[in-house]
Amino acid sequence: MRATEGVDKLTRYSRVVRVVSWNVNSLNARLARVEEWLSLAQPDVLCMQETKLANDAFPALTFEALGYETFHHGQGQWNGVAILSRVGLDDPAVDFADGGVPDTDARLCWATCGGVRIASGYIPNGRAIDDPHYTYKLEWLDRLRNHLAQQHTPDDPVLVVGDFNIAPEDRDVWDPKAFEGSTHVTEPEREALAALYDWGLVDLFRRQYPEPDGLYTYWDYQAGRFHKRQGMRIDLLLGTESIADRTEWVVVDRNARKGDKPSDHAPVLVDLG
DNA sequence: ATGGTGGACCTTCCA
Repeated sequence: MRATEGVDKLTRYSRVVRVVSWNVNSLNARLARVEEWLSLAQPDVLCMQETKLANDAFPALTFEALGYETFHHGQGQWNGVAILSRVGLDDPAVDFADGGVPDTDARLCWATCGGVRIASGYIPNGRAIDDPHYTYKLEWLDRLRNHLAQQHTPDDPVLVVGDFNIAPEDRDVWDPKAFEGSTHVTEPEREALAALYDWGLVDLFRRQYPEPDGLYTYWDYQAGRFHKRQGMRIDLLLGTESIADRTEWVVVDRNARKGDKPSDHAPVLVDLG
């Protein structure tokens, strides 16, 4: 091996890797703010959800100019997920490798960055408990678990991040009473999340902050919920145990929810040592 | 009592 390859490996794998998940709610509407935030936070990997772009409209050149390789899985008007990386981007894939049919929506993409298998996911909203979309949501989460079980072992360095549209516990919503009878807090949704935990994923935010509540990642645009601190923690970073062991810092950047034309979600960040 | 906001897009859907 040439000496420079060793240096390259140190650069790629031994330094702290900063990974971020951010539902940008339209990359067209948010591009300037995303660029600004990239220069501020300097993440190594940025996973985005709800780009709402077709693949041929994805601004890859803009991100390449900032030093990132990109992989985008989009469909146009709705959904759309992406992974940006400056620590390598290998083996890109979309949807589930579970032997089933392709997903109807562009909601999941994968890449290996800095030695970590990373997923950017936009889990279906569910809309209402009696809506077919709610069934789709539960089936989608079941497929995610099956994908993990078939493609990986819990000993692998795997990091599944994104907008899960599930609040893991009642303390992860501003007022549990306001969500009675609604999606995001139901037992079947939480059981689907628990199935991911049972396989071997850890909620990195909750591992870092076992006690605090009232720390959210999403605030509805309506009714001034952000300013009233009425939000939900639904954007999650789920890592296998080896990833959890490497976790040095987890934070939600509430500042990114302020100012002109913010997304309704804040970026969630993890530093891996 | 059922709005309020924001993004996509064309009149209504989605969150």
